[in-house]
Amino acid sequence: MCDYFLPRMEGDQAGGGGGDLTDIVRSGGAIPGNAAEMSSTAAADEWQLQGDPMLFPPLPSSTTSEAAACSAGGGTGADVFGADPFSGLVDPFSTDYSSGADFLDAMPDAMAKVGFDTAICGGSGSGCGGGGAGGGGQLIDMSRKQPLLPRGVQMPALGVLAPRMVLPSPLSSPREIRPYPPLAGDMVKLGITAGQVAGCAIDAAVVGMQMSSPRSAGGIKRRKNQARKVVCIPAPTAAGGRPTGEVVPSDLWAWRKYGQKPIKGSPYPRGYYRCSSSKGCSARKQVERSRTDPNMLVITYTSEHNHPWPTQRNALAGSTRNHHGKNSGGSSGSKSSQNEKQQQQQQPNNVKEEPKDPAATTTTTSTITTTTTSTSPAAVVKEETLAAGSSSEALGQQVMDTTALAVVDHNIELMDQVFGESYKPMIPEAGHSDDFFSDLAELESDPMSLIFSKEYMEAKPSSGGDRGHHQEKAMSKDLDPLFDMLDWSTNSSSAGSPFEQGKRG
DNA sequence: CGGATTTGACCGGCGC
DNA sequence: GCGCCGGTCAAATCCG
Repeated sequence: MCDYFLPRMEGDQAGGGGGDLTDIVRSGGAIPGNAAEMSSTAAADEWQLQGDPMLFPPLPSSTTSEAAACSAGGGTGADVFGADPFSGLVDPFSTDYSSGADFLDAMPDAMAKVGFDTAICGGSGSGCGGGGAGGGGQLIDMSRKQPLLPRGVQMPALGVLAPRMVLPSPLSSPREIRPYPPLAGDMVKLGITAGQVAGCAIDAAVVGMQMSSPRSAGGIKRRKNQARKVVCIPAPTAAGGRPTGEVVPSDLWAWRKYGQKPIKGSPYPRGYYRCSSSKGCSARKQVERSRTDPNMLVITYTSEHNHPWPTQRNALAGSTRNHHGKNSGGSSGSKSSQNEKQQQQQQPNNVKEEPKDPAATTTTTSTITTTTTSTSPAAVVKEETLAAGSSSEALGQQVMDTTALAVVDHNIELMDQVFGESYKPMIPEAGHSDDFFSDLAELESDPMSLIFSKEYMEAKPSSGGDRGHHQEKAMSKDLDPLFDMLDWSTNSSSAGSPFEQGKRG
């Protein structure tokens, strides 16, 4: 679930946002908070925008009937989140945050328009917990208003959320809800302190502070006030599964690892990545496992991309390696890591690192080939993608690993518990395939169309009469493609993501 | 061959 | 001034 996303801008790029704190983003908790929390949160009625206008400018109005989208984000999305906490999360730095508009524009619906800021959710169980609960400062009082969402949809994600969250104004529309809604917010403004926010936040803050050392070499110079964002996400890999904590969720950008260093005080090394989508791009990110919560990954984005969002094809650039099944271990220099790699191989259940499946990213949005018969949304997604994949001849690449599936299932169970009834995954209706495929084609031709799925969704009104149907269709149609495109477990085009390392190993 | 990963070395900031 | 530490570079190597 979209737990929380608390980005914050620093200095320069932050523009007005300013401040020296690190943005902290927390997304996707794989595990929804407890039922109690959820219910309390769910009580809310509607979202209220109280965020920083700079950072969260009003979004284009949207229809409110598009519960489907919402459900996708909250319902299926939630499940999917569990499987892939980061699939919908895009590089927070993808654009210049100084401009809220730009920010939103650049952010795929999956993360941008949704709940920015929202906040604070209890992610994967441990670390995220009650973020705002104790927060001294406050921006938004969630208790006052909460989104009116379809049951079983968004609220679960918010369940663990702190009582306060910031949302972009027009987000009131459920349709705006997407998987992995980024919860943008200024930690400071939110009054969230490291102690108040779970481990991830703490780590994030630490990370942010550690960024103070600039280096002129390579033309990359960082300043204390340089904009950077910290994203905390549940680590796809089981705790302890991979000490190196390299399981990094993918985003739309292609990242190339250029270094890794052990961090003092943390048993987990930090990986350094730079954007490989475009030469000259100064965007970088650091990935490390939360020292306080090994289940969480702390991803720090530094600098911004100086180029447009990579298309699927572009994203593929530089990511030619296939992590499937091969021990590609990197260079000979990876002697010491050889064991790790082997371990990974020996642990099929381990979530693979960000997949960079070329085929998946270039030719089609679908790479999920797992033949799961599960009824989980994830499974549904898979099936759809499969169908799509076969239609595009791109099936084949492996993908959702058992761990992810397990997580999904787990989430479903949680949903059931929360809602007291069996959570029903959205299943595409017969005859939906046509539209779906056409959508896929659309996606392929213009990935952005999906990213900014608002129009996309509107253009594809559900034929279903009842709300439920509507939701289902919307989910299957709108979400799946998105997932295909973003889901690390399937085909994240963002090649280059560190996740791959695990695979290789 | 182009691009990615690994890893030791180097550089620069910061604290003592 | 020195050492620690984080961040980056670049050679070696691997992969498709």
